[in-house]
Amino acid sequence: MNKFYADVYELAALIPEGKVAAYGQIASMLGNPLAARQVGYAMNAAPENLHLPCHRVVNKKGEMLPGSAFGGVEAQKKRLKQEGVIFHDNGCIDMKKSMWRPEFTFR
DNA sequence: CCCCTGACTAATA
DNA sequence: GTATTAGCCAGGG
Repeated sequence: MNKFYADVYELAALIPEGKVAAYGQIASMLGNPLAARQVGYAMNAAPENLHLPCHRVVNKKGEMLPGSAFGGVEAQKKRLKQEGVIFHDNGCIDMKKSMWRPEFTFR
């Protein structure tokens, strides 16, 4: 497993409930603000044995991956909302309040 | 070994 | 405001 994937998985596993992280955000933490694509790709390839909260990792729009979200986008939203994530009326996550910002992380 | 594709983002027109 | 382009890394053909 390459370091990139390892970092992505490790970081993703640290996402607390009620918070969400953007691909670009994670990528920035890894030192590659432009590698958001690979972060998503890593998530896609993420083994389920790691139990990564990939449903808490969303794009900048604040939505889960359309077409790739488990069970459907709305189901995901409902689940996240249940965990404490704030949503806008338009259905997008309130990144301003629900974005994961760990102080112990760099960025 | 080379080329294409892929859960994205930010900048520019 | 939306549409287009470039950049990242890894895996598959």
